Amino acid sequence: MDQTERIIQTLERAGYQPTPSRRLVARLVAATGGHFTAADLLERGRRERVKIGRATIFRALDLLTSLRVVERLDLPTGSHAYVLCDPDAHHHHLVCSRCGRSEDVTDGELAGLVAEIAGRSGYRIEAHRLELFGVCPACAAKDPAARETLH
Amino acid sequence: MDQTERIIQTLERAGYQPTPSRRLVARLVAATGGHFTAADLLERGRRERVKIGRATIFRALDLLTSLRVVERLDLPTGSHAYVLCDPDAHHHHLVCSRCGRSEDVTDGELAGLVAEIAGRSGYRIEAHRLELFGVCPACAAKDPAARETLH
DNA sequence: ACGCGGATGAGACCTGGTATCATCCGGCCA
DNA sequence: TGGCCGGATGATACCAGGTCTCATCCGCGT
Repeated sequence: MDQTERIIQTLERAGYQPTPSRRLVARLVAATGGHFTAADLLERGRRERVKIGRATIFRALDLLTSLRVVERLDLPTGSHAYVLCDPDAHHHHLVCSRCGRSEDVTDGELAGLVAEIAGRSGYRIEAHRLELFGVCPACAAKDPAARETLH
Repeated sequence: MDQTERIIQTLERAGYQPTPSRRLVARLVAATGGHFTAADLLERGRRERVKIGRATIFRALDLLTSLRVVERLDLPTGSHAYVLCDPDAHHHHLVCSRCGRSEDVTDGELAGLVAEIAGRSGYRIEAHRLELFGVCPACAAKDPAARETLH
């Protein structure tokens, strides 16, 4: 199934109208391999000569974020980006710092580790976020130098 | 040893002058229990009737960040904050979402998990960040309602 | 006394995001 | 068929965090 359609179906199932703007955003989001910013979407939309407002993009992204279809990422540079991801499973993100591609990684044993930290610290932990940054196999192959750089 | 002095010594050891502005920032940073923003520092500085520019605060924070005396945190709200922390050990942050207090947590078994993810994904992982949010024991004691909130 | 480089503060600027507001559109009811 | 209503939209103003520029300042070595 097409990613775009999947996004739109998620919207509809949640009771939101699949308006043209939202369809456009869904399409733009689905068309990106990695992470993107609201400004990216705006620019690409404009390039296709489609009229869409900045606010509408942010509104659509908010909606998709609340449905967990996209998530907001904090890049090591301190700036924000969005990524398309799987709404159904708790997961974290592995982001290629060269090409921006992002993959979901399942939580795995992290849950146990979080529980242990909770026990040790006395905190009741409500949320955790793990973000991983590195070089994806494709980029490592293309750029041998990247393969050698040790953190 | 006083935290303020420790920060200043770290600056000096790295070859930076302990100027009055930097001393002020060190003092303000050391005086906060939890996380803070540049604007917080500015306001507190101004309240003490000390003349300090916004840019200078950011410059000092950049410096301290590069020395790992403070780190930048991405709160779940999407906004940024800084925390004072231990420059000597790789660690992550556990932040109380009620009072903002923050504690360093050592990496523990996370390194193993990261290595496993690297193996599975084929990525060469350069950096990772784990952030934990919850309610600290003190806040949980003060506010029984918080104790019950699940996840 | 002089000159120099680093540090400073003011303020312009940029960027990501939000709030406001008038307009628009589609569905529904008469 | 016309009219209303609520949600969605786009323009725009606004805000916060952060950066850049630039003139000034200060401490230091000569």
